[in-house]
Amino acid sequence: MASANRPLVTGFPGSDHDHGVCREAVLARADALCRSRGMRFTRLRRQVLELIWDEHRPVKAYELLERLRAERAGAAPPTVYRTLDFLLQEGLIHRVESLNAYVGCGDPGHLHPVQLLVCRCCAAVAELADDEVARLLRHKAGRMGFQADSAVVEVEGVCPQCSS
Amino acid sequence: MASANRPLVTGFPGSDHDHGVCREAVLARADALCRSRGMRFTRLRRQVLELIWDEHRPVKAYELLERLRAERAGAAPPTVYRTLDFLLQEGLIHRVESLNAYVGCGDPGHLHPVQLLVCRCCAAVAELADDEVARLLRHKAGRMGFQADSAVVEVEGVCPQCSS
DNA sequence: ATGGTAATGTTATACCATACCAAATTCATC
DNA sequence: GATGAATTTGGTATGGTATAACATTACCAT
Ligand SMILES: [Zn+2]
Ligand SMILES: [Zn+2]
Ligand SMILES: [Zn+2]
Ligand SMILES: [Zn+2]
Repeated sequence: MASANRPLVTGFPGSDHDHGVCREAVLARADALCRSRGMRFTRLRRQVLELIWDEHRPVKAYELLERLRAERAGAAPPTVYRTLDFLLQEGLIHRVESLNAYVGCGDPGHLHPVQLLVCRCCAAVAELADDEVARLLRHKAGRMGFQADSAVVEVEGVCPQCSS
Repeated sequence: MASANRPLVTGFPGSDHDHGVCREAVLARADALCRSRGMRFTRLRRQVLELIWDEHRPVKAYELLERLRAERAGAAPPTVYRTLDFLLQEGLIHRVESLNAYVGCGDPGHLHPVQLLVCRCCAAVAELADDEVARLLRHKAGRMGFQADSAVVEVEGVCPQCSS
């Protein structure tokens, strides 16, 4: 079982990536995190997070809705969006602004700057979570008199799998 | 008249900012740029760019549509979106992903990385256009085997006016 | 004038997200 | 175990963002 203090998934999943294991680890961590914060990791929330991790790729809200309906007939847009809001709040997923989509966080529980690498071939996403980038951005913003709170950073390009 | 080789608007407009002058300068530059590239800076395209620069702030497409209808009764969503696409293509405006809005480029004609500083109080936007940030991001991405092409960088925080 | 290309008009529709109120579930307290 | 407050979920409606598809017009070169 994965340590609670180590990132679970970083970088692009290679050929050796066992996504079944990855998925279970991330769900177990989510459960533990919610418990420790006194939040409820309900059946619905688990179902949605499972669906998001089904493919290790960003998922759109309505795609999620469609798949959720297999398990929950009455699901409607608010069902999904409310749950996404919860998962975002708890840092279990990230929103990809440039795709209007949502992706599982590979390192939930650790506060980290979010910089996403989005492959324009296969749509795979990896997280940089780089403090140096965050610091530089904050510094440069500060030089313009701007007090930076947070940042949306999404790099578009080609992932290792697709470039080979 | 502004030189064609100098950025027109950088940073947040201060109290000394004469936006009438700013607006005219940016429109004249747009006209010259389109001419030099063999593109047509039509009446519609000028109208839309004027509307975008009316407030030196990001504008939403449907807000733009509403205002455009004062001058062009039959305007519909495609009228606006097509024109926005053109202006984006020519580098005359930038899209703000985190707001679903569009903002005039303060330095059209110079290819530059786009990093936007978005004030969460007054919604004012400034451009960093910082090569060092772009390089660092590209470098860090490269270390994960990712070949970076472009990036969406939007910093949220408080602008100088609002923090004082 | 004529024909080709680019731009705009027009209608319809797809896609993304939230407001609002009702019903059910959970949890602490009695 | 019953009671009531608070959270979560159900369900309907609507608002907001963006594009598809095709008709028409304006522009430009021959
Ligand atoms: Zn995985
Ligand atoms: Zn993360
Ligand atoms: Zn101005
Ligand atoms: Zn710019």
